[in-house]
Amino acid sequence: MSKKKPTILEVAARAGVGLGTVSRVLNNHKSVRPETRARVLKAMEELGYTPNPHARRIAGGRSYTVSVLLPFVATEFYRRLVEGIEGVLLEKRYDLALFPILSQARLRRYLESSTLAFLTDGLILASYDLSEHFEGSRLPTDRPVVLVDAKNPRYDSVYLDNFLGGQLAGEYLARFPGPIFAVKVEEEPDRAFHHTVFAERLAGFREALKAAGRPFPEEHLYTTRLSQEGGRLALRYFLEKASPPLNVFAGADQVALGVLEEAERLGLTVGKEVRVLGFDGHPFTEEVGLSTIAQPVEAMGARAAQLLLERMQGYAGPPRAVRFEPLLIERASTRTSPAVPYLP
Amino acid sequence: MSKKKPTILEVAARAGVGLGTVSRVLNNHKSVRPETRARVLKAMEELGYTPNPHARRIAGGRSYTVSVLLPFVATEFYRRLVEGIEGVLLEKRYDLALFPILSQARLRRYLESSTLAFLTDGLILASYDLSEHFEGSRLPTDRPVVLVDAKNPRYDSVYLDNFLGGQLAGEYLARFPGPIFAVKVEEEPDRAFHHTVFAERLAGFREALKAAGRPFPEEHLYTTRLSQEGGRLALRYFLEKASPPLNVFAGADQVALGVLEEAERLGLTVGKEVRVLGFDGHPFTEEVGLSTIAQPVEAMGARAAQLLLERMQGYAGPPRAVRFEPLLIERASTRTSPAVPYLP
DNA sequence: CTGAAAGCGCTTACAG
DNA sequence: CTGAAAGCGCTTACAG
Repeated sequence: MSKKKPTILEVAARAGVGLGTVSRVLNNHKSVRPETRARVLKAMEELGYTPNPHARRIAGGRSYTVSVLLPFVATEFYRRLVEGIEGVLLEKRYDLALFPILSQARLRRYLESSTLAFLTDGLILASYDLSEHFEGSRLPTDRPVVLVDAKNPRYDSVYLDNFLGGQLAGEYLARFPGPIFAVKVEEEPDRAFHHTVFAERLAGFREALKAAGRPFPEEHLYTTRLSQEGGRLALRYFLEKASPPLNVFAGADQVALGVLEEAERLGLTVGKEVRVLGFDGHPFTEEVGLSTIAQPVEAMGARAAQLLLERMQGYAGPPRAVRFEPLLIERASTRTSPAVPYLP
Repeated sequence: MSKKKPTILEVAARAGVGLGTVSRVLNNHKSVRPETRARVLKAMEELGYTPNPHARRIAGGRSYTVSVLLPFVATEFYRRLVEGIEGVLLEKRYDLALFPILSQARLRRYLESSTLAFLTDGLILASYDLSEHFEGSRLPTDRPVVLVDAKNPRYDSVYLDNFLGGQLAGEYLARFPGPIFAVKVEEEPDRAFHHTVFAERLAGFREALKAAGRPFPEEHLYTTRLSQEGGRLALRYFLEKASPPLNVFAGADQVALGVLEEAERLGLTVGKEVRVLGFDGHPFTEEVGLSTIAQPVEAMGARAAQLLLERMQGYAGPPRAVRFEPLLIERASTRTSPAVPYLP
């Protein structure tokens, strides 16, 4: 029940200028004398003024809000991605609205209705190529759209070369003695939204092993959902197939963490009896000494946001595809190093 | 790039009425002749008109949008909850905007800024009692707030009696021969947002076993994150402690499903050698024949939405607390029944 | 560089 | 029951 929010009018009064001028500093018009601008900013500060996005939208056609549609899965990956996106957006004074995609039906409704929450200035789609669900493979919106962690010839896309990531993993593990195993992360049950990153990683991995002349029988592959517990089950399964030393490539850091955890629990020396290589390069991998194929998630998010800003500013060229490359980071989990205890 | 959205003016023109009348049918004013109303509705239909929520917000102070803040975890529970909320909101022509809570910092920013996405007419908070993060234990908003799956004396709340649910589970399992085990679901790593439902379920369970004179040693409890794989690990752990028949109470259906899965895999007869009781009553439990303590999630969501609507319509009484009771549903997983194979 | 005015798409008294 | 008008908080030519 705080007092009514101040408007541009009160700011103008306090700064001793017209309301047009306040609007101009709000919109970074260069035709405002630095002195005036400072006075206005001060007034805004003192009044605790924030612009009303509804009014901005109504008056100027822009609401300074961007929508991010993302899978409804709480992973470190999306946390990082959103962080990257938000970083560049905030700089340009844009807000973002997150849209977890609970179901296809919901998405449809979002896009086809003119829900307030959806009347934003631009869209970023993460991981899912949603366009396939709409006729003409185009989203029913006239706002700019950018995909991240996905590819589509009709829209700007920012993606990681997951195949290459798998290859790096394969080449690396092929150098160690002992059999090689892999954990694949299952696609989500809702087949309507699929992404292929995990399949691509595995394909690259297979190719590299083949090129290195290392065998990779089908029973060396374990599939599970994205969970730490899945990694634990995987290692148990592998230990039924072969005895240490074992080399394990986990398609995601979270799963790799489970492998690590179970190895410790079973009293196996990580980095020697069980070598583990993850994928993603999440911050926690450093703490636990997990080797990983790192992807610059934040940078990818930031790039996506930049592409979108350009579009919102009028750029109308053909769709751009920005490819990022993963990077192998070697840590204790693939290195024998007696003095590196794993602490969960 | 579809042609510009039609406005209220075009609708008025086509219907041959003033724009005030169009607005009136939009807002369900009773002072519109049925005949006129029909004409206007027809015109809207033909034009594909949808009102601009920004303009409504600006002009009338209401945007007909409600925000739902929910944990960023993709579970059946939240899918059902949102469905329940949405059901009653749509009926009243309200839209909803979902806000997955990625982090506490984000929440703060949401609430304290006047992000477009947050300028809605009311708030529903799911599971987390976020108020504790703000001074005065009140959210920094002057809009009505309702909690669901959580309790707070300062706001309307809708919650399940989880303790009772645990008791029902304990009383029920106490009737069977064989040792009793339980899987507890771990709280989330981010301690800033905690909820206590799983602890409450376990407390009720313990109490019931005690009352029934059934032992429940500490080693009969297994804690895991909310994942199917966690249930599988749990059953393996239990089988190290005792041999069948075993009775297992899983604090969540998803985990119970993992127990079921692992039992099948190990060739144990579900319902006889391993009895499993879940919690939540999710739709899939019926398909797999899983006994469960059902909670009326959709109904809880609907109730929360109703409470909020009442507040938005001006109701200003003291906070209300609506308590729901769970219900035991008995199925094959706790019933010996040779002809009920479990198919994953 | 800056004011005053028109306009964005609606709602809501105010008259009739 | 229904028009015509004022107003919501902003942006943006248009003048100066």
